[in-house]
Amino acid sequence: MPAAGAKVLIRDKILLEATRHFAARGFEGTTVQDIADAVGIRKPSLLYHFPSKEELRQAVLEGMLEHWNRALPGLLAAASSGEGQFEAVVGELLGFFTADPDRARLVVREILDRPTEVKRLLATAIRPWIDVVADHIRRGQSQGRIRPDVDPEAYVVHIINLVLSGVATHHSLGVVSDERQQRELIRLAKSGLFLHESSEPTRGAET
Amino acid sequence: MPAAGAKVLIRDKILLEATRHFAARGFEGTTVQDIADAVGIRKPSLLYHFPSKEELRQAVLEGMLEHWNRALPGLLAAASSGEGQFEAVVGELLGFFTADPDRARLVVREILDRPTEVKRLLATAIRPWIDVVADHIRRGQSQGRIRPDVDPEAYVVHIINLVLSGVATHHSLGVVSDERQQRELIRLAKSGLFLHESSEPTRGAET
DNA sequence: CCTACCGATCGGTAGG
DNA sequence: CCTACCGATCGGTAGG
Repeated sequence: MPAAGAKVLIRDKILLEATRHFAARGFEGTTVQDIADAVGIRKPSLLYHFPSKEELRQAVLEGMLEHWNRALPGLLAAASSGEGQFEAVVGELLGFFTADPDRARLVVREILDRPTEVKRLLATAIRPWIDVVADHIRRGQSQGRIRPDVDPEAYVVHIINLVLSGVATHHSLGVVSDERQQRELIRLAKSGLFLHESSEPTRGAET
Repeated sequence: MPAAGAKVLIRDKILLEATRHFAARGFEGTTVQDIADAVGIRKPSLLYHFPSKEELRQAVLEGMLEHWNRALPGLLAAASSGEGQFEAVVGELLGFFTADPDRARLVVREILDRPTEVKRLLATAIRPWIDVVADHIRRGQSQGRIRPDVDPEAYVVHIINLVLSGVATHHSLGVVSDERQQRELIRLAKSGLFLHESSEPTRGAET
């Protein structure tokens, strides 16, 4: 095997183990030694690939941000239809984080550990997408498909929170099965958004 | 300053500052020195009151658990009526954590940092209360007041999650105001639970 | 509640 | 990618 490609592999292995450890024990609760041990190299060798613990954190987070910068535009632009799009976006969100719950735990930890940095990142990189979804909701409201009492921005934040924190804490709680929890999440999100409902025609709910 | 009552006061001040720091930076991210500095004493003096950092963590958590062991029985037993009780329990939950968001952040961190311990605690101390609420929901379902498709246990877990994580992360996100976020949370929780819809006037109508 | 101090471990560097 | 090693800081103790 050519030695040229090996460097990339070890870098990825470091990122993988760093994600695992940061997610499970937090950035402060993880030592560079822990990660080096998990990778199977010495501490100074790890610090050759990532010159500081802080830069390792950044690299781990950038990997996740990259995913969403790629996935979100397509998801939100393509569909454009109400309920189908809703399923697609929430499904993608749930799928991404349940595929590796460490991602959700990492994001929740980052929100708690570095509020100011997250706030800045959110304002520039995530807020625009929240607004796009909120506008979709407002359009649905004027068309009578979506409950008029929904607060679009607040609703979107709650759903993201529900998915993120739900996945992050699920295994620590173990009250109900993954499947029941996810099914109920989608039911809750839908019943709080759409007006029509399968068996309940809402007539004269409001004056 | 009277010396007699001072010992109790300093203990409480240590607990207060420990809560603040553990909530903001995590247990591993906080040093005993940090807390001692905030209190205004030396590190060994703090360690006289709480013989180890670990015992300080336990004391902080016990204070919170005590509150709920006192409050929950009354809340759940007294009311017994559907929607009124729902408002009371969710209101108490929201009120307790919004009164001091550090509490919410502390609990979320504990769930992430110590999954096994939390699981044990949940099974013995919290699970019974979830079951009580779930049974209330099932009774409401058989009476036709509550949506038949609600998964009681999963629903309760989601609502707790929504309150806890919502409060814990709110100031780090700053997307919408506290008030809008809380109002939408209650709307979302209600619309996902009850069949009839609004028996009370919706104040502050927009449009 | 303090000063003085401990061994262990932290993130990181030198130098090959 | 390694061995050897650094100053700083960690939680905690001794002893008053």
